[in-house]
Amino acid sequence: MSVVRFGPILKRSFYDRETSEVARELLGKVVVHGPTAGMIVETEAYPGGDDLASHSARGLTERTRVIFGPPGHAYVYFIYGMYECLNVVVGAAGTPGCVLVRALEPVWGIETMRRRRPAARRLQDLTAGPGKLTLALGITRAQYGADLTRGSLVLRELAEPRAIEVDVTPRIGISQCAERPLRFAIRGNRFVSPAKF
DNA sequence: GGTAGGATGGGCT
DNA sequence: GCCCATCCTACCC
Repeated sequence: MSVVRFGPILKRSFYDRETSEVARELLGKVVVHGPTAGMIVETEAYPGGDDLASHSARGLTERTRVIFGPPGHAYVYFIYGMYECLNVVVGAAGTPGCVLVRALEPVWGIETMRRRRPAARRLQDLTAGPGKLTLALGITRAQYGADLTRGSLVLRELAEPRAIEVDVTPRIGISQCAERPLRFAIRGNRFVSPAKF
């Protein structure tokens, strides 16, 4: 890990594309929340429609409402009674689609993140999982629906993007549509979540 | 190095 | 009542 400078906030048009394309393009971008930030190293696409692993596949409910809204907003959901996961909404309003942020490389506010995650003994464990990174960055359902193009939770370019190679695999922890190649990770990055592939 | 089991509560059938 | 887009601890090589 090295000193990192941030570039411009991602425009709403960035998110208004096909779900797996956005999932791939999000690798190397930066999630900034208050005094903490991390570079995205692992994502999963949840396109909705006939993809039964997607929360939106069973229709518009109170929980999934934001997934059917305009792109560039946060979908945060509560899972396993304890954890919260961050997604970004993609595609035009009326069309479901979102991308789960599965792992970050810590780049800013590391002492704050360590304080929020005392269970993480190693830097490598601080944000290497969807429940871990929301704890580290302080993201909760209070950020449900947040506009990612303005405010305290935003996504940015890196000032000097790195060249990366991308691994594509099935998504982790799902049972329906489990074979579809919709998980994207930066090859060789040590902050990718520990599930094996 | 590895893994089995439990914590814990909202959403939906 | 069952199913989760998970994580941590204890325990075993």
